[in-house]
Amino acid sequence: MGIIEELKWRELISDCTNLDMLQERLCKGPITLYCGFDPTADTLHVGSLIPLLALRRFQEFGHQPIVLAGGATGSIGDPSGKAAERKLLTFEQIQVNIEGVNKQLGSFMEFDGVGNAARLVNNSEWTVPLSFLDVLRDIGKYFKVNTMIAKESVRARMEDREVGISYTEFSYMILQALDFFHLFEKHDCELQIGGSDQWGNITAGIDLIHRKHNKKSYGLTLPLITNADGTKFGKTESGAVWLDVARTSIYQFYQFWVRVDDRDVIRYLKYFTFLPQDGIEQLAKQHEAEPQARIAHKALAQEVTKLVHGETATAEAIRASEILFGGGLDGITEATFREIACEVPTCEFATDRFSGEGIWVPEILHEAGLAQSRGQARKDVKSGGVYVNSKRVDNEQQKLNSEDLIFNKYVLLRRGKKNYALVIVL
RNA sequence: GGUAGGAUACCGAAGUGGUCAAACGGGGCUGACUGUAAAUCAGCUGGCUACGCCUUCGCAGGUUCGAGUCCUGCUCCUACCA
Repeated sequence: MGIIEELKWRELISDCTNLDMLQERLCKGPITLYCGFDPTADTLHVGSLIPLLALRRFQEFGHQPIVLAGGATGSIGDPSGKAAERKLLTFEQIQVNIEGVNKQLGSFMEFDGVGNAARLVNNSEWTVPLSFLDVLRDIGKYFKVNTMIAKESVRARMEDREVGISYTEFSYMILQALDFFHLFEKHDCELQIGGSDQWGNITAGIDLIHRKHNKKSYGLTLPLITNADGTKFGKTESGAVWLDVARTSIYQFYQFWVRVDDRDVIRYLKYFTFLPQDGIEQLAKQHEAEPQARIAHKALAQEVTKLVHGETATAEAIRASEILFGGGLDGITEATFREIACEVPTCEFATDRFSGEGIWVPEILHEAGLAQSRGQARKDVKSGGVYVNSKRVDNEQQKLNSEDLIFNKYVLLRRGKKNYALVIVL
């Protein structure tokens, strides 16, 4: 089985400039391919995993991936899929973002020790030296405005006369085309992959290569991930799910996958893991037989968390999940508490706040970040959605004092079914 | 540049002198049922230890016992005209 069949059964092919010809080309030998990632934030999010893992899939089939950090493109802003003009990032911010993102980009592929080692490049390298006149004379001539305005990303914005599109964002596709062209010339890169919203940008590069060199190159797009309930993939109540542990803890990351909709879980196993076909089919059967065991969900969560955060950290996240969702706190050891403390959001309180009468439950809930306001916390208590140390709070007047501390030091708060916070008393 | 209309809570959208913390819908939160899923049903959805008080209806002033509602100026949008 080749890479194309692999991607096909995983349902990872959205569109291809010419699948048959690409297939033929791949039969002849390894190909060099690239995918770009614009540093719009200092960390990637779960959505970036699809193209990133696709690069790795190619590498596992012997092809050579180039990961491109979009220092230049990121400073312009891609209009694709964006309803409105975006604020430009400062160069300082882009630098910070690139440093953060590079670390992550570098951890998904083999960069040395193999014949088809991956490469990490930054498009600032060849874009910054260009002058405006260079671009207009050497590249601009190959782009017809007629074609450019027909691209979906531009057309959508032109049709919306309220927002419009700036010349800056309009030019984005030229920069991305230039990237592909450059990598084609310098590294024999013949294939660009990306999300399906990148189709227009990818074909712009292919056209440029064809016009300047009369040579063939390929584009392959990956599907946009959608949740079965129609909501946007990769979002939780507290926002996007990031790859950086400072923004999304490993426990939260693991939990995100455990809570995936039943209807999505098998699809996501194909999208986000390297489990083989028979392994996933096996999980599908188990899931169908006893969905309440959520074997597929746990496999998904474990695999993806391992991929992103490593084996040890994953084991800890699983352990914390088992403790928090496995029943009461009876017989729990202090060491276990310390384990949870690393995973769940924690909050430190001074010991004197628990002296005397103690601290009002809605107050501690609010300060621990589990409720937007004390009023909200009161409502949650009133409706029976608040637990202290795994016991439901039935009185909104309840206070916590030193007797409620576990090991003289901890209070485990819970709001709703699955939101925990650990209070550590110092 | 001229004329007409608009700006309301997370979003959409009612309200045109008191009964307005503001209808309704979406979203969100909590509960019941469950399986940390979905669907369904119920409650909540500005803040405050709260039958009350405080802050909110584009911004700044004013009229009035009383303003989301009336007046003045400003900002930003929309439509038609040029």
